[in-house]
Amino acid sequence: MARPPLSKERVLRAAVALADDIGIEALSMRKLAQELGVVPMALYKHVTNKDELLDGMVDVIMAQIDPPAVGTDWKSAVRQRILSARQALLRHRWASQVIESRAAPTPAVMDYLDSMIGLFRTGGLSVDLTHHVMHAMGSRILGFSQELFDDSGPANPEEQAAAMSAMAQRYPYITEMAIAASHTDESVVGSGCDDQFEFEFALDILLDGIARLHRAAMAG
Amino acid sequence: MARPPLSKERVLRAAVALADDIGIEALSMRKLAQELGVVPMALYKHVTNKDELLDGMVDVIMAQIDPPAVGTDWKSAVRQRILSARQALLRHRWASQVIESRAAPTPAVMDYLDSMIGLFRTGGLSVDLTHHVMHAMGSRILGFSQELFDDSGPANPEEQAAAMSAMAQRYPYITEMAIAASHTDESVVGSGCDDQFEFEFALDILLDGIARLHRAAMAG
DNA sequence: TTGACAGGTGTACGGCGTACACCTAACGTG
DNA sequence: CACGTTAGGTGTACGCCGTACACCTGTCAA
Repeated sequence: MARPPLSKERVLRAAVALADDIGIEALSMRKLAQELGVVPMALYKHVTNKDELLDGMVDVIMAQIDPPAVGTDWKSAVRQRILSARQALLRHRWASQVIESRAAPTPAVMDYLDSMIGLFRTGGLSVDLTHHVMHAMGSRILGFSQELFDDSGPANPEEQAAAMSAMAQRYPYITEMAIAASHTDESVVGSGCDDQFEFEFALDILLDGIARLHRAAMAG
Repeated sequence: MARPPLSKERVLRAAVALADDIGIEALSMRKLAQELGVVPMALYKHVTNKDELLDGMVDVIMAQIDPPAVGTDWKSAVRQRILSARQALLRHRWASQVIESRAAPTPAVMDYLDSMIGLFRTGGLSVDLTHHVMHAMGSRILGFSQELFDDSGPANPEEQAAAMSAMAQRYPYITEMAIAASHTDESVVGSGCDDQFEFEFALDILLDGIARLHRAAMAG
């Protein structure tokens, strides 16, 4: 059962899989080495240090983002691309955190941003408006989506009810919203909130606002 | 020169200051103890572990956010509050990262979110719309603002020019935007981009879109 | 006086990233 | 074929980290 030789490729892919499994904060060079059936220092022949490993992992995720669609209006193209990025980041929950904690964006991230800007520019938006828009999109550009509630309720019913009423006392508005969301949602399980819908809702507010500004600029 | 006795308060404040100084990733229990003139284990009489320390640090920052204004329309109240949160997070750049990396939001964060939801609800927005809006605001609720370019150019002019043209080759749109921004800006130094303006621009796109949806809901 | 307790100390353990010296097998070149 | 180079895996070791645990000491209520 000879182990195939390591390579930067193999190391990065294993690191991504391991981070998916045990979480990014538990990922260590030593565990990764063990996973690959190798001594820790062997990894350093393929990545210069852990930071470069993290950068490489980000690049693996960025490569999963679909290229921009051609032959459509800028708005749909942007929309598609951002939703594709969102999918990639949702597959690897640690990714946004790593991207944002990195000192400098990796070239792959820069490529993504550049092509995103390109979609606005070739769509006819001015440089200035595009600039504002990139800021407006903020982390949404990278498909970020946070989950506020873990909704992990392994407690018994009484405890849960008690927790619920304590919650309602302390955070009335959060509770009201959570209840409304869970009633609205047809499914019984889950957070009672369609994340995909929420994400697109927010995205569309931004895109609509941007389109409005663009039209106003053209008319003026 | 007797050292005043420790307290959770003092520990947390020192931790915040130290994180501001040396960065959150370099903050360790040992360095914090040293800063306080105490042995590392002494800290554990005041915080149960490092995670609780981080939570406490977040609470210190949350306490710096102004309470919501009273007697104004919901939109200005939300605007003010978010801008105040932004100021707090800008004073401590590590804060967003810590907040987002924490498994569960601290009570102080929950309080903030609850009161933010309250602003929308008492302003007359429906529970459903408010729910969508909170998602739409996303990380902007917490005043998040990222800086893409460090703009740290300690290299000599030739190198800088070379780097610039390499950059323009590889990331044409980013470069175009960066140049436009630096020409627009009246000041010579800095990133050539008024972060505060960009933040408010984005915030207003969202708030305007939300107000439009709200008016439509009332009219319908 | 005493006993509890709050708060600071010292030692120790296991895990981390990684520097450095080493080994070994494959290979291009004479 | 012999041989130096080199790519890639190994072993040891260092200094840092969080923190468990036993201990000490000063204060104060009973």
